[in-house]
Amino acid sequence: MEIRDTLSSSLKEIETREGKRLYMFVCGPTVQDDPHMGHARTYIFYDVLARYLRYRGIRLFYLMNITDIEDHIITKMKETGRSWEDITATYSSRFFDVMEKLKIRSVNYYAFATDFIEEIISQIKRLMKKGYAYETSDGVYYRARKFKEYGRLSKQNLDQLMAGARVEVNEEKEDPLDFALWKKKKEREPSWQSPWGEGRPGWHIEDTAITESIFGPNYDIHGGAKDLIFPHHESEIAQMEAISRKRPMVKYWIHTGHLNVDDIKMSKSLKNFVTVEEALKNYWPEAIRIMMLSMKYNAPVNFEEKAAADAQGTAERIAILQHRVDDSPELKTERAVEAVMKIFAPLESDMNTPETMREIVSFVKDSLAKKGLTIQEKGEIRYVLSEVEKVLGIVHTPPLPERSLNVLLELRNELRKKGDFTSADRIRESLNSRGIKIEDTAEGSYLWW
RNA sequence: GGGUAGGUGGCAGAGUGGCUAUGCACGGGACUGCAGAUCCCGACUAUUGGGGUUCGAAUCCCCACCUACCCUCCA
Repeated sequence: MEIRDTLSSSLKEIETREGKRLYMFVCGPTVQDDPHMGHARTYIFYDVLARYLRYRGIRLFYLMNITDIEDHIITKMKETGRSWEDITATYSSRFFDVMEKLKIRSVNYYAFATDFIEEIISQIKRLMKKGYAYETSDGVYYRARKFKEYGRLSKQNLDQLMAGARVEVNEEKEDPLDFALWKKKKEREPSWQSPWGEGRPGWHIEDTAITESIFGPNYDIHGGAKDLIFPHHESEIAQMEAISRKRPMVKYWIHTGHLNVDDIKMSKSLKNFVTVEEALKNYWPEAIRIMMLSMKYNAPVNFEEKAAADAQGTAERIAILQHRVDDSPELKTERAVEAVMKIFAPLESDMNTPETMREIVSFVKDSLAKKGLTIQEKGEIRYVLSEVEKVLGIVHTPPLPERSLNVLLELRNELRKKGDFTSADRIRESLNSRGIKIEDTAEGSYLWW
Protein backbone atom coordinates (compact mmCIF):
# COMPACT_ATOMS: atom_id res chain seq x y z
CA MET A 1 0.00 0.00 0.00
CA GLU A 2 1.00 3.59 -0.55
CA ILE A 3 1.18 6.36 1.99
CA ARG A 4 2.07 10.03 1.68
CA ASP A 5 5.37 10.78 3.34
CA THR A 6 5.83 14.33 4.61
CA LEU A 7 9.61 14.40 4.23
CA SER A 8 9.65 13.53 0.53
CA SER A 9 6.12 14.91 0.01
CA SER A 10 5.34 11.97 -2.20
CA LEU A 11 3.54 8.68 -2.08
CA LYS A 12 5.69 5.81 -0.90
CA GLU A 13 5.05 2.10 -0.96
CA ILE A 14 5.11 0.71 2.57
CA GLU A 15 7.83 -1.90 2.95
CA THR A 16 8.14 -4.08 5.99
CA ARG A 17 11.15 -5.46 7.80
CA GLU A 18 12.13 -9.09 8.06
CA GLY A 19 9.27 -11.29 9.11
CA LYS A 20 6.72 -8.67 7.97
CA ARG A 21 7.49 -6.54 11.00
CA LEU A 22 6.87 -2.81 11.13
CA TYR A 23 7.60 -0.30 13.87
CA MET A 24 5.31 2.68 14.33
CA PHE A 25 5.59 5.52 16.79
CA VAL A 26 2.89 8.14 17.26
CA CYS A 27 3.21 11.25 19.41
CA GLY A 28 0.87 10.93 22.36
CA PRO A 29 -0.69 13.63 24.49
CA THR A 30 0.65 15.79 27.26
CA VAL A 31 -1.37 14.68 30.23
CA GLN A 32 -2.47 17.99 31.66
CA ASP A 33 -6.12 18.30 30.61
CA ASP A 34 -9.12 16.30 29.43
CA PRO A 35 -8.78 14.67 26.03
CA HIS A 36 -10.48 16.70 23.32
CA MET A 37 -11.87 15.95 19.88
CA GLY A 38 -8.57 16.84 18.26
CA HIS A 39 -6.99 13.93 20.09
CA ALA A 40 -9.87 11.74 18.96
CA ARG A 41 -9.35 12.75 15.36
CA THR A 42 -5.66 11.95 15.42
CA TYR A 43 -5.74 8.74 17.39
CA ILE A 44 -8.74 7.29 15.58
CA PHE A 45 -6.84 7.62 12.33
CA TYR A 46 -3.70 5.92 13.62
CA ASP A 47 -5.86 3.24 15.19
CA VAL A 48 -7.41 2.46 11.83
CA LEU A 49 -4.01 2.55 10.16
CA ALA A 50 -2.68 0.09 12.74
CA ARG A 51 -5.72 -2.15 12.42
CA TYR A 52 -5.44 -2.17 8.65
CA LEU A 53 -1.72 -2.90 8.59
CA ARG A 54 -2.32 -5.84 10.88
CA TYR A 55 -5.28 -6.94 8.82
CA ARG A 56 -2.92 -7.18 5.88
CA GLY A 57 -0.73 -9.53 7.86
CA ILE A 58 1.89 -7.04 8.96
CA ARG A 59 3.30 -7.63 12.42
CA LEU A 60 3.07 -4.08 13.65
CA PHE A 61 4.46 -2.79 16.90
CA TYR A 62 2.62 0.42 17.73
CA LEU A 63 4.33 2.61 20.31
CA MET A 64 2.94 5.79 21.81
CA ASN A 65 4.58 8.14 24.26
CA ILE A 66 2.87 9.94 27.09
CA THR A 67 4.38 13.32 27.92
CA ASP A 68 4.17 13.50 31.68
CA ILE A 69 6.64 16.28 32.23
CA GLU A 70 6.42 19.52 30.32
CA ASP A 71 5.88 23.26 30.76
CA HIS A 72 2.09 23.00 30.66
CA ILE A 73 2.03 20.52 33.48
CA ILE A 74 4.09 22.90 35.58
CA THR A 75 1.73 25.74 34.73
CA LYS A 76 -1.15 23.54 35.80
CA MET A 77 0.62 22.83 39.10
CA LYS A 78 0.98 26.50 39.77
CA GLU A 79 -2.62 27.25 38.80
CA THR A 80 -4.21 24.52 40.84
CA GLY A 81 -1.76 23.84 43.61
CA ARG A 82 -1.98 20.16 42.78
CA SER A 83 1.07 17.95 42.79
CA TRP A 84 2.80 16.70 39.67
CA GLU A 85 1.90 13.11 40.56
CA ASP A 86 -1.74 13.98 41.05
CA ILE A 87 -2.09 15.83 37.74
CA THR A 88 -0.32 13.28 35.58
CA ALA A 89 -2.07 10.31 37.21
CA THR A 90 -5.50 11.89 36.81
CA TYR A 91 -5.16 12.92 33.20
CA SER A 92 -3.32 9.88 31.96
CA SER A 93 -6.04 7.69 33.36
CA ARG A 94 -8.68 9.88 31.71
CA PHE A 95 -6.80 9.59 28.45
CA PHE A 96 -6.73 5.79 28.59
CA ASP A 97 -10.39 5.78 29.53
CA VAL A 98 -11.33 7.86 26.50
CA MET A 99 -9.17 5.76 24.19
CA GLU A 100 -10.99 2.66 25.42
CA LYS A 101 -14.38 4.29 24.88
CA LEU A 102 -13.42 5.24 21.34
CA LYS A 103 -12.41 1.62 20.70
CA ILE A 104 -8.76 2.52 20.29
CA ARG A 105 -6.95 -0.56 21.53
CA SER A 106 -4.25 -0.97 18.94
CA VAL A 107 -1.35 0.58 20.84
CA ASN A 108 1.10 -2.06 22.04
CA TYR A 109 2.95 0.04 24.55
CA TYR A 110 2.53 3.44 26.16
CA ALA A 111 5.86 4.92 27.17
CA PHE A 112 5.86 7.57 29.88
CA ALA A 113 8.61 10.12 29.36
CA THR A 114 9.71 10.12 32.97
CA ASP A 115 10.46 6.40 32.81
CA PHE A 116 13.20 7.22 30.29
CA ILE A 117 15.23 9.85 32.13
CA GLU A 118 18.41 7.77 31.98
CA GLU A 119 18.09 7.30 28.24
CA ILE A 120 17.40 11.01 27.81
CA ILE A 121 20.54 11.90 29.73
CA SER A 122 22.52 9.40 27.67
CA GLN A 123 21.34 11.04 24.45
CA ILE A 124 22.22 14.52 25.68
CA LYS A 125 25.69 13.36 26.73
CA ARG A 126 26.32 11.92 23.28
CA LEU A 127 25.10 15.12 21.64
CA MET A 128 27.49 17.15 23.79
CA LYS A 129 30.39 14.86 22.93
CA LYS A 130 29.68 15.38 19.24
CA GLY A 131 29.48 19.13 19.66
CA TYR A 132 25.77 19.44 18.99
CA ALA A 133 24.87 20.61 22.48
CA TYR A 134 26.07 23.22 24.96
CA GLU A 135 25.27 24.15 28.51
CA THR A 136 24.02 27.52 29.73
CA SER A 137 23.04 28.77 33.16
CA ASP A 138 19.48 27.48 32.73
CA GLY A 139 19.87 24.36 30.66
CA VAL A 140 21.39 22.42 27.80
CA TYR A 141 20.63 23.42 24.22
CA TYR A 142 20.92 21.90 20.77
CA ARG A 143 22.84 23.80 18.08
CA ALA A 144 20.15 23.66 15.42
CA ARG A 145 22.21 25.15 12.61
CA LYS A 146 25.00 22.65 13.10
CA PHE A 147 22.64 19.99 11.79
CA LYS A 148 22.53 20.96 8.14
CA GLU A 149 19.27 19.14 7.39
CA TYR A 150 17.38 21.20 9.98
CA GLY A 151 14.29 22.55 8.22
CA ARG A 152 14.06 19.81 5.62
CA LEU A 153 10.98 18.08 7.04
CA SER A 154 8.98 21.28 7.40
CA LYS A 155 10.44 22.76 4.19
CA GLN A 156 11.46 25.80 6.17
CA ASN A 157 14.19 28.14 5.06
CA LEU A 158 15.87 28.89 8.36
CA ASP A 159 16.58 32.51 7.51
CA GLN A 160 13.05 33.18 6.33
CA LEU A 161 11.79 31.50 9.42
CA MET A 162 13.65 34.07 11.47
CA ALA A 163 11.45 36.77 9.98
CA GLY A 164 8.56 35.48 12.06
CA ALA A 165 7.80 37.22 15.31
CA ARG A 166 9.88 34.95 17.42
CA VAL A 167 10.13 36.15 20.95
CA GLU A 168 13.32 35.00 22.59
CA VAL A 169 14.07 35.99 26.11
CA ASN A 170 17.07 33.79 26.49
CA GLU A 171 20.23 35.82 25.79
CA GLU A 172 22.54 32.94 26.53
CA LYS A 173 21.44 30.88 23.59
CA GLU A 174 23.87 30.98 20.68
CA ASP A 175 21.02 31.11 18.18
CA PRO A 176 17.29 31.70 18.66
CA LEU A 177 16.66 28.45 16.76
CA ASP A 178 18.45 26.39 19.37
CA PHE A 179 16.10 24.32 21.46
CA ALA A 180 16.27 22.95 24.98
CA LEU A 181 17.42 19.40 25.66
CA TRP A 182 17.51 19.84 29.42
CA LYS A 183 15.95 22.52 31.60
CA LYS A 184 17.53 23.24 34.94
CA LYS A 185 15.31 23.20 37.95
CA LYS A 186 13.51 26.30 39.11
CA GLU A 187 11.81 26.69 42.43
CA ARG A 188 9.32 23.94 43.30
CA GLU A 189 9.50 22.15 39.99
CA PRO A 190 9.65 18.38 39.64
CA SER A 191 13.21 17.38 38.82
CA TRP A 192 15.65 14.56 38.21
CA GLN A 193 19.41 14.27 38.74
CA SER A 194 21.70 14.83 35.79
CA PRO A 195 25.32 15.75 35.03
CA TRP A 196 24.04 19.32 34.64
CA GLY A 197 22.38 19.40 38.01
CA GLU A 198 18.76 18.80 38.87
CA GLY A 199 16.27 19.47 36.14
CA ARG A 200 13.90 18.01 33.58
CA PRO A 201 14.10 16.98 29.93
CA GLY A 202 13.17 19.16 26.97
CA TRP A 203 10.15 18.08 24.97
CA HIS A 204 11.79 16.83 21.77
CA ILE A 205 14.37 14.61 23.44
CA GLU A 206 11.72 12.58 25.26
CA ASP A 207 10.55 10.99 22.05
CA THR A 208 13.92 10.12 20.58
CA ALA A 209 15.05 8.60 23.88
CA ILE A 210 11.94 6.43 23.93
CA THR A 211 12.15 5.34 20.31
CA GLU A 212 15.87 4.65 20.50
CA SER A 213 15.37 2.50 23.59
CA ILE A 214 12.56 0.49 22.11
CA PHE A 215 13.13 0.52 18.35
CA GLY A 216 16.75 1.59 17.99
CA PRO A 217 17.96 4.58 15.98
CA ASN A 218 15.90 3.71 12.90
CA TYR A 219 12.29 2.74 12.60
CA ASP A 220 9.50 2.80 10.06
CA ILE A 221 6.53 5.07 10.68
CA HIS A 222 6.38 8.19 12.76
CA GLY A 223 2.98 9.78 13.07
CA GLY A 224 1.43 12.80 14.68
CA ALA A 225 -0.72 15.78 13.89
CA LYS A 226 0.42 18.45 11.45
CA ASP A 227 1.23 21.00 14.10
CA LEU A 228 4.06 18.82 15.32
CA ILE A 229 6.08 18.99 12.11
CA PHE A 230 7.87 22.10 13.22
CA PRO A 231 9.69 22.27 15.49
CA HIS A 232 8.97 18.98 17.24
CA HIS A 233 9.58 16.39 14.54
CA GLU A 234 12.22 18.52 12.88
CA SER A 235 14.13 18.52 16.14
CA GLU A 236 13.68 14.80 16.65
CA ILE A 237 15.42 14.14 13.36
CA ALA A 238 18.21 16.54 14.29
CA GLN A 239 18.76 14.81 17.61
CA MET A 240 18.60 11.21 16.51
CA GLU A 241 20.49 11.51 13.25
CA ALA A 242 23.21 13.61 14.84
CA ILE A 243 23.69 10.89 17.44
CA SER A 244 23.46 7.81 15.26
CA ARG A 245 24.51 9.04 11.85
CA LYS A 246 22.16 6.39 10.56
CA ARG A 247 19.78 7.95 8.12
CA PRO A 248 16.90 8.11 7.77
CA MET A 249 15.63 8.03 11.30
CA VAL A 250 12.20 7.01 10.00
CA LYS A 251 11.04 5.85 6.58
CA TYR A 252 7.54 7.29 6.57
CA TRP A 253 6.43 10.52 8.21
CA ILE A 254 2.67 10.74 8.45
CA HIS A 255 0.81 13.85 9.57
CA THR A 256 -2.88 14.20 10.24
CA GLY A 257 -4.95 17.35 9.73
CA HIS A 258 -6.58 19.27 12.50
CA LEU A 259 -10.05 19.32 13.88
CA ASN A 260 -12.05 22.52 13.63
CA VAL A 261 -15.16 23.29 15.59
CA ASP A 262 -17.81 25.03 13.50
CA ASP A 263 -15.11 25.92 10.99
CA ILE A 264 -12.95 27.58 13.58
CA LYS A 265 -9.72 26.17 14.86
CA MET A 266 -10.17 24.68 18.28
CA SER A 267 -8.15 26.63 20.80
CA LYS A 268 -8.08 27.39 24.45
CA SER A 269 -8.20 31.12 23.96
CA LEU A 270 -11.41 30.85 21.93
CA LYS A 271 -12.88 28.54 24.52
CA ASN A 272 -14.30 26.27 21.86
CA PHE A 273 -12.64 23.11 23.08
CA VAL A 274 -14.91 20.11 22.80
CA THR A 275 -13.85 17.25 25.02
CA VAL A 276 -14.38 13.68 23.93
CA GLU A 277 -16.58 13.06 26.96
CA GLU A 278 -18.89 15.89 25.90
CA ALA A 279 -19.19 14.54 22.38
CA LEU A 280 -19.88 11.04 23.70
CA LYS A 281 -22.92 12.36 25.53
CA ASN A 282 -24.63 12.95 22.21
CA TYR A 283 -23.01 10.56 19.80
CA TRP A 284 -21.95 6.96 19.71
CA PRO A 285 -18.23 6.24 19.66
CA GLU A 286 -18.87 4.63 16.28
CA ALA A 287 -20.42 7.87 15.04
CA ILE A 288 -17.37 9.83 16.11
CA ARG A 289 -15.14 7.34 14.34
CA ILE A 290 -17.27 7.56 11.18
CA MET A 291 -17.16 11.32 11.23
CA MET A 292 -13.37 11.32 11.47
CA LEU A 293 -12.99 8.67 8.80
CA SER A 294 -15.31 10.48 6.40
CA MET A 295 -12.51 12.86 5.61
CA LYS A 296 -9.01 12.17 4.42
CA TYR A 297 -6.56 11.97 7.24
CA ASN A 298 -4.44 14.85 6.05
CA ALA A 299 -7.37 17.25 5.56
CA PRO A 300 -9.00 19.19 8.37
CA VAL A 301 -12.14 17.72 9.91
CA ASN A 302 -14.90 20.07 10.88
CA PHE A 303 -16.85 19.11 13.98
CA GLU A 304 -20.31 20.57 13.76
CA GLU A 305 -23.72 19.34 14.72
CA LYS A 306 -24.84 18.49 11.21
CA ALA A 307 -21.77 16.43 10.38
CA ALA A 308 -21.94 14.61 13.68
CA ALA A 309 -25.65 13.90 13.27
CA ASP A 310 -24.98 12.56 9.77
CA ALA A 311 -22.35 10.24 11.15
CA GLN A 312 -24.69 9.15 13.92
CA GLY A 313 -27.29 8.30 11.27
CA THR A 314 -24.78 6.21 9.35
CA ALA A 315 -23.74 4.43 12.54
CA GLU A 316 -27.36 3.65 13.33
CA ARG A 317 -28.05 2.27 9.88
CA ILE A 318 -25.05 -0.04 10.19
CA ALA A 319 -26.29 -1.11 13.61
CA ILE A 320 -29.75 -1.85 12.21
CA LEU A 321 -28.24 -4.04 9.54
CA GLN A 322 -26.11 -5.80 12.13
CA HIS A 323 -29.23 -6.45 14.19
CA ARG A 324 -31.03 -7.90 11.19
CA VAL A 325 -28.38 -10.50 10.53
CA ASP A 326 -27.08 -11.42 13.96
CA ASP A 327 -29.20 -14.55 14.18
CA SER A 328 -27.09 -16.23 11.51
CA PRO A 329 -23.52 -17.50 11.79
CA GLU A 330 -20.82 -15.72 9.78
CA LEU A 331 -20.43 -17.13 6.32
CA LYS A 332 -17.27 -16.50 4.34
CA THR A 333 -18.14 -17.02 0.70
CA GLU A 334 -16.42 -15.80 -2.42
CA ARG A 335 -19.06 -13.13 -2.82
CA ALA A 336 -18.59 -11.92 0.74
CA VAL A 337 -14.82 -11.82 0.35
CA GLU A 338 -15.19 -9.77 -2.80
CA ALA A 339 -17.44 -7.31 -1.02
CA VAL A 340 -14.84 -6.89 1.72
CA MET A 341 -12.06 -6.40 -0.81
CA LYS A 342 -14.06 -3.72 -2.56
CA ILE A 343 -14.57 -1.92 0.74
CA PHE A 344 -10.92 -1.95 1.78
CA ALA A 345 -9.36 -1.36 -1.63
CA PRO A 346 -9.25 2.46 -1.25
CA LEU A 347 -7.14 2.08 1.89
CA GLU A 348 -4.34 0.82 -0.33
CA SER A 349 -3.97 4.26 -1.84
CA ASP A 350 -2.96 6.54 0.97
CA MET A 351 -5.63 5.39 3.42
CA ASN A 352 -8.55 6.84 1.51
CA THR A 353 -11.04 6.27 4.30
CA PRO A 354 -13.78 8.52 2.79
CA GLU A 355 -13.91 6.24 -0.23
CA THR A 356 -14.02 3.19 2.02
CA MET A 357 -16.87 4.77 3.98
CA ARG A 358 -18.72 5.36 0.74
CA GLU A 359 -18.37 1.68 -0.16
CA ILE A 360 -19.65 0.68 3.25
CA VAL A 361 -22.64 3.02 3.11
CA SER A 362 -23.52 1.67 -0.29
CA PHE A 363 -23.13 -1.94 0.89
CA VAL A 364 -25.33 -1.24 3.91
CA LYS A 365 -27.93 0.50 1.78
CA ASP A 366 -28.11 -2.39 -0.68
CA SER A 367 -28.34 -4.92 2.13
CA LEU A 368 -31.08 -3.05 3.96
CA ALA A 369 -33.06 -2.82 0.75
CA LYS A 370 -33.18 -6.60 0.35
CA LYS A 371 -36.39 -8.07 1.70
CA GLY A 372 -36.51 -11.54 3.16
CA LEU A 373 -32.82 -12.27 3.46
CA THR A 374 -31.87 -15.94 3.32
CA ILE A 375 -29.72 -17.52 6.02
CA GLN A 376 -26.83 -17.54 3.58
CA GLU A 377 -27.22 -13.88 2.71
CA LYS A 378 -27.41 -12.98 6.36
CA GLY A 379 -24.28 -14.96 7.08
CA GLU A 380 -22.44 -13.19 4.28
CA ILE A 381 -23.51 -9.77 5.49
CA ARG A 382 -22.42 -10.72 8.97
CA TYR A 383 -19.03 -11.73 7.70
CA VAL A 384 -18.61 -8.42 5.86
CA LEU A 385 -19.67 -6.40 8.89
CA SER A 386 -17.34 -8.34 11.11
CA GLU A 387 -14.38 -7.62 8.82
CA VAL A 388 -15.40 -3.97 8.67
CA GLU A 389 -15.49 -3.88 12.44
CA LYS A 390 -12.02 -5.38 12.71
CA VAL A 391 -10.47 -2.61 10.65
CA LEU A 392 -12.69 0.42 11.21
CA GLY A 393 -14.44 -0.16 14.50
CA ILE A 394 -17.73 1.36 13.36
CA VAL A 395 -20.22 -1.43 13.94
CA HIS A 396 -22.19 -0.63 17.05
CA THR A 397 -23.39 -3.68 18.93
CA PRO A 398 -25.95 -2.82 21.56
CA PRO A 399 -25.67 -4.76 24.79
CA LEU A 400 -28.26 -7.50 25.23
CA PRO A 401 -31.35 -6.01 26.83
CA GLU A 402 -31.98 -7.00 30.39
CA ARG A 403 -34.94 -9.25 31.10
CA SER A 404 -36.92 -6.45 32.68
CA LEU A 405 -36.62 -4.39 29.53
CA ASN A 406 -37.92 -7.20 27.39
CA VAL A 407 -40.85 -7.59 29.73
CA LEU A 408 -41.64 -3.91 29.26
CA LEU A 409 -41.42 -4.31 25.50
CA GLU A 410 -43.84 -7.24 25.55
CA LEU A 411 -46.21 -5.34 27.79
CA ARG A 412 -46.18 -2.43 25.37
CA ASN A 413 -46.98 -4.69 22.42
CA GLU A 414 -49.93 -6.16 24.29
CA LEU A 415 -51.22 -2.69 25.11
CA ARG A 416 -50.87 -1.78 21.45
CA LYS A 417 -52.89 -4.81 20.45
CA LYS A 418 -55.60 -3.79 22.88
CA GLY A 419 -55.55 -0.28 21.49
CA ASP A 420 -54.33 1.36 24.68
CA PHE A 421 -51.87 3.61 22.90
CA THR A 422 -51.62 6.11 25.71
CA SER A 423 -50.07 3.54 28.02
CA ALA A 424 -47.99 2.07 25.20
CA ASP A 425 -46.57 5.48 24.36
CA ARG A 426 -45.82 6.12 28.01
CA ILE A 427 -43.56 3.05 28.04
CA ARG A 428 -41.87 4.20 24.84
CA GLU A 429 -41.22 7.65 26.29
CA SER A 430 -39.87 6.22 29.49
CA LEU A 431 -37.43 4.01 27.58
CA ASN A 432 -36.48 6.87 25.30
CA SER A 433 -35.63 9.05 28.25
CA ARG A 434 -33.15 6.34 29.27
CA GLY A 435 -31.62 6.47 25.81
CA ILE A 436 -33.22 3.23 24.68
CA LYS A 437 -34.90 3.20 21.31
CA ILE A 438 -37.74 0.98 20.23
CA GLU A 439 -37.65 -0.29 16.70
CA ASP A 440 -41.06 -1.39 15.39
CA THR A 441 -40.69 -3.45 12.25
CA ALA A 442 -42.84 -5.78 10.21
CA GLU A 443 -41.20 -8.74 11.95
CA GLY A 444 -41.78 -7.35 15.42
CA SER A 445 -40.25 -4.88 17.81
CA TYR A 446 -36.85 -4.77 19.39
CA LEU A 447 -34.80 -2.50 21.62
CA TRP A 448 -31.44 -0.99 20.99
CA TRP A 449 -29.15 1.79 22.08
C1' G B 1 7.97 37.54 4.28
C1' G B 2 8.64 31.98 3.78
C1' G B 3 6.19 27.14 3.60
C1' U B 4 2.17 23.24 3.03
C1' A B 5 -2.58 21.71 1.41
C1' G B 6 -6.71 23.05 -1.16
C1' G B 7 -10.76 25.63 -4.28
C1' U B 8 -16.49 20.32 -7.11
C1' G B 9 -24.21 20.83 -6.96
C1' G B 10 -28.35 24.13 -1.32
C1' C B 11 -24.65 21.81 2.29
C1' A B 12 -20.80 18.00 3.36
C1' G B 13 -17.45 15.50 0.50
C1' A B 14 -15.13 11.50 -3.38
C1' G B 15 -13.40 10.95 -8.19
C1' U B 16 -6.75 12.20 -11.28
C1' G B 17 -8.02 12.13 -19.20
C1' G B 18 -13.95 9.84 -21.89
C1' C B 19 -19.15 6.05 -18.72
C1' U B 20 -20.73 12.83 -14.82
C1' A B 21 -20.17 8.98 -6.90
C1' U B 22 -22.27 9.08 -2.13
C1' G B 23 -24.65 11.18 2.09
C1' C B 24 -27.66 15.07 4.08
C1' A B 25 -31.36 18.44 2.79
C1' C B 26 -35.82 18.71 -0.87
C1' G B 27 -40.73 16.54 -3.50
C1' G B 28 -43.99 12.19 -3.81
C1' G B 29 -45.17 7.25 -2.01
C1' A B 30 -44.98 2.35 1.04
C1' C B 31 -45.03 0.52 6.05
C1' U B 32 -47.04 2.09 11.09
C1' G B 33 -52.41 3.22 15.93
C1' C B 34 -48.99 7.31 15.97
C1' A B 35 -43.89 8.83 16.09
C1' G B 36 -39.21 7.29 14.81
C1' A B 37 -36.52 4.05 11.93
C1' U B 38 -36.44 1.45 7.33
C1' C B 39 -37.71 0.94 2.10
C1' C B 40 -39.29 2.69 -3.04
C1' C B 41 -39.63 6.60 -6.75
C1' G B 42 -38.37 11.60 -8.21
C1' A B 43 -36.34 16.40 -9.11
C1' C B 44 -32.17 19.45 -9.13
C1' U B 45 -27.24 17.88 -11.66
C1' A B 46 -21.71 21.03 -9.94
C1' U B 47 -16.38 21.09 -11.07
C1' U B 48 -12.99 29.47 -8.75
C1' G B 49 -11.68 32.59 -13.34
C1' G B 50 -8.73 32.92 -17.86
C1' G B 51 -5.48 30.70 -21.30
C1' G B 52 -3.05 26.06 -23.19
C1' U B 53 -2.23 20.53 -24.39
C1' U B 54 -5.84 16.76 -26.40
C1' C B 55 -10.45 13.83 -30.81
C1' G B 56 -11.97 14.53 -25.58
C1' A B 57 -10.24 17.75 -19.00
C1' A B 58 -13.11 18.36 -12.70
C1' U B 59 -8.81 15.32 -13.80
C1' C B 60 -2.43 17.36 -17.24
C1' C B 61 0.40 22.46 -17.97
C1' C B 62 0.66 28.01 -17.27
C1' C B 63 -1.26 32.59 -15.14
C1' A B 64 -4.60 35.04 -11.84
C1' C B 65 -7.76 35.23 -7.73
C1' C B 66 -9.41 33.08 -3.15
C1' U B 67 -9.30 29.87 1.43
C1' A B 68 -7.25 27.06 5.48
C1' C B 69 -3.15 25.73 8.24
C1' C B 70 2.21 26.02 9.78
C1' C B 71 6.65 29.25 10.84
C1' U B 72 4.99 30.36 19.10
C1' C B 73 2.87 25.52 23.47
C1' C B 74 -0.60 22.54 20.86
C1' A B 75 -3.11 15.98 18.55
